[in-house]
Amino acid sequence: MARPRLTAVRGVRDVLPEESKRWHGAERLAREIFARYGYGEIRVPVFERTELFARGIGEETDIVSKEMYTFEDKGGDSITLRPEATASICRAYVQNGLHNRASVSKLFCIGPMFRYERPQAGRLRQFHQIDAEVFGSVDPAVDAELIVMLMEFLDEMGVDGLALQLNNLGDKECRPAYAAALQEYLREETKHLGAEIAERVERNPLRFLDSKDPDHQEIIARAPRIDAFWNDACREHLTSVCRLLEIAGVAYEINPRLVRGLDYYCLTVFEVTSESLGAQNAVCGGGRYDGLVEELGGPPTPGIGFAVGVERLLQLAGEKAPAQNEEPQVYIVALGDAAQTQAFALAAELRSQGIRTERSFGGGSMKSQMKRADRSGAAFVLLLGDDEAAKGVVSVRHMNESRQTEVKREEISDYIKFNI
RNA sequence: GUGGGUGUAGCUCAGUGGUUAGAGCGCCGGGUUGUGGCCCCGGAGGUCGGGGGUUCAAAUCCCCUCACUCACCCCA
Repeated sequence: MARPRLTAVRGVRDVLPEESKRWHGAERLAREIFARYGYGEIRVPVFERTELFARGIGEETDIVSKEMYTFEDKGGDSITLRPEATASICRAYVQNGLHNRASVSKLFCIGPMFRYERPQAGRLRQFHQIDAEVFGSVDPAVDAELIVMLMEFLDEMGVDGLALQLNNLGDKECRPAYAAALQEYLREETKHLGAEIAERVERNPLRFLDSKDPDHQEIIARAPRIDAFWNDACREHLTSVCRLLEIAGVAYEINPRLVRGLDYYCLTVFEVTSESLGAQNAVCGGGRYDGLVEELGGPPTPGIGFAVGVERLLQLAGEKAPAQNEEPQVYIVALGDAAQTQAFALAAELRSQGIRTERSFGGGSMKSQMKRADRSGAAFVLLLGDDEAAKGVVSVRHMNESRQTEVKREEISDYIKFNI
């Protein structure tokens, strides 16, 4: 096949109307459910100063060190296309003084993210996330409520076969001790694995626990576990979250080896995975980031959030995804020149009444127009021809019932509205 | 960045050295008065990803290149 000269760049894709219906369905469901939990939508820019992500996500993370779309703008500032939403939302939270408006702020955000990675199943360079964040409380009930909301959303999306994994990464006190113990262990155990692994162990030892290499699994299995390092506060926090999830009837699994790729996480972290996604099996990841707002120049403010990958979510939901119905409700078939003008006016009238209306353009035989009408998905076909014009009526065909009736021209809008 | 796989019609794919490259689906038209889905008939649509080489002859064999894809890595 001869390729067009101009194609979309690697790792991005077009969403066509047929698929868009599902995006709308997912977004609408998210807005509806999140509103029930008291969340308001925040829309933040898709680009920020590079420094925001460097400080927020962590210089040592792969995202910041090699996956960002960074460029210099005409004013000489270093700008980056957002690789995730949390840093931007924190920035907006501080900049707009949201901490002064309420003790707890619940925000969500939907939009594209950008990471320069090699594309594969479930991984694009521009992808979309549905993101929710809560600022201002360390109460484990906030963690639990957030997770309950997430699982309710995923459930109503029609996705099943999901596993919720939960862990506690420790706080300022116990996490460093764990990281040091793990690093020491890994330095010894991975000596023979080469420079690349050694560098990873130095940069971010927790990340090694995520490795899929079969040769690493035994080392990981024998590695020190975070649960042995938890202080009382961390242990109690996790226990409380678990108890509340049980009350809500949310199934979960504690995974003491669950880590996150972004530096800012602490305490509660979680991930929702599916077997049927391929290697990129996480449909949602999230956790607590109690130091982040302060790190970005705001007052000390605890926070917790999650991000759902929209492409992965829709892939999982498949046919069961709640699609927004955007098909025409009425299709107008017009025969003859005079009828074309009438069709134009009739379409305008129906649309002004809020009825989704499509018509056949460019004429064509009755048969071909009917075919197009059928394919449009409209439940009603309105026929305009010489016979109808002479009688001052419109023939209304009920496509699903294969029956047809004549309705007075001036009553047609009401007739359709009544029968829809 | 590192590996593996695949590139033939709009889509899914057959065709492994020999006339004008095929199928199914889709698209357009037709099956006599103005009626969709099913069926039947016809039609349009392809520089076989691109370049080079071997050969009398290449979609088919070899080399290069590009794209897509899967996996590592990373993560939503």
